Amino acid sequence: MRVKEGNKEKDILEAAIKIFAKMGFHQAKISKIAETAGIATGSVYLYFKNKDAILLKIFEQLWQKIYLETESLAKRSDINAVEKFENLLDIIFDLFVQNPHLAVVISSEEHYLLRGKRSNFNEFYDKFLDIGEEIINEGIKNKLINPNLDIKIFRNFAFGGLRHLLHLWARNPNDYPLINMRQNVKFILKNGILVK
Amino acid sequence: MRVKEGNKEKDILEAAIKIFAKMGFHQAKISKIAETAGIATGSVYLYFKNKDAILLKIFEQLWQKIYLETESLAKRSDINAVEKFENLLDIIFDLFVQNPHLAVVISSEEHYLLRGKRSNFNEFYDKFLDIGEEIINEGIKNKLINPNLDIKIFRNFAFGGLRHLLHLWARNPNDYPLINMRQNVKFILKNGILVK
DNA sequence: CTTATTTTTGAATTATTATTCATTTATAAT
DNA sequence: ATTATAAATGAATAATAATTCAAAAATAAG
Repeated sequence: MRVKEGNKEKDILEAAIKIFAKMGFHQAKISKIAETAGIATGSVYLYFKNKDAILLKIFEQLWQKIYLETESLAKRSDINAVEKFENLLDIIFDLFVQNPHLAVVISSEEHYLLRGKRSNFNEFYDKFLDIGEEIINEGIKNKLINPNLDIKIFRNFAFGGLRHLLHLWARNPNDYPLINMRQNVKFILKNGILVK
Repeated sequence: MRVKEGNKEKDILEAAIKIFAKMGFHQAKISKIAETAGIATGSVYLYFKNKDAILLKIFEQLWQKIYLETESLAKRSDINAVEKFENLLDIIFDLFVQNPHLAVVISSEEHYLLRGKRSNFNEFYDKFLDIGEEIINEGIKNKLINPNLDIKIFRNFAFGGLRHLLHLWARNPNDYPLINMRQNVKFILKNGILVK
């Protein structure tokens, strides 16, 4: 009997990230993704139920990766909560930097996945947010971070801002040097913009 | 001859904001927008060239409004740059608060409008960003704001974060009280999260 | 080598909806 | 009233692209 060769699911996901980033999810054609992945159009449906499932899988994989990294970060006892928070930002920066197309897809298509749903779209995303919250709480307990902060608001504000920056960078890398972005985001979130 | 009665363009735009917010731009049907606006499907095309043009107009109107308000804000001499910056945040909050559907549309569909374009999608958006920059620069000149800030990065970070929060609020008003959002965003941007 | 089984193909099908346009309706002018 | 003109209608058209599926290709087992 015939046997599967190569990793077509991976090929499809990589092709999809590229095409979704270039065209946007709704303009992206399955036939184009298949072509990019080097397989026939119909073969896509051997690996994914439909177009939505491809997008969902892209998000799932990314958030799983981010979650696993932040999980071990949160457990460390050699650095304090503020350093953990900075590391957390770096994890996100690094993952997107490795794949600018992914940065575009994640920041452009999240709204589509969330639409009509009350909850979030995958468990790892939620778990990641929880760990962020945990780190902030640790900082508050240790008197490093301001206790009056609404953590839910803070984490969403920070994440929204970060995502927007990464999207701009992915579209126009020269206009928004990453090094500056990292520095500025950390500085703003830690110290604010006012002169002391 | 027959004469136009009412303001159908306005009716269409209001209906479109509602339907785009509920369904997302790509899932929204022109026939549904027409129905909501109380006119026939074909009549939409007497007022707009196509579906994209409706979305573009929604953005244009909002940014024009925001731009006009911030423009007069920037000129004021009775308040300092930091107070102007806080007012600027309030302007954005207020406009979206008046129309939660609009908050969803703006934050969900901007990526679609920007896709494939190097420049932004309308002049008022650019002008608004320039005014924000101007206010920050005024604050730096007057030694109120940290001069090491990359203004372009700051303004995009702040705006991205704000937009994400407003989107969350528009989808689930009870989970994210606006009062807290206003306070927290201003505090974080001004002072950061570290205990001094 | 032949067969059985699984994978892969890509053209055909199907569904969806944006847009058009021939027709109808309303009103201003005469 | 009648007419001329512009506004409005909504069913028909046309285009697009996701998904299906009958046929073909590949390989493991015997």
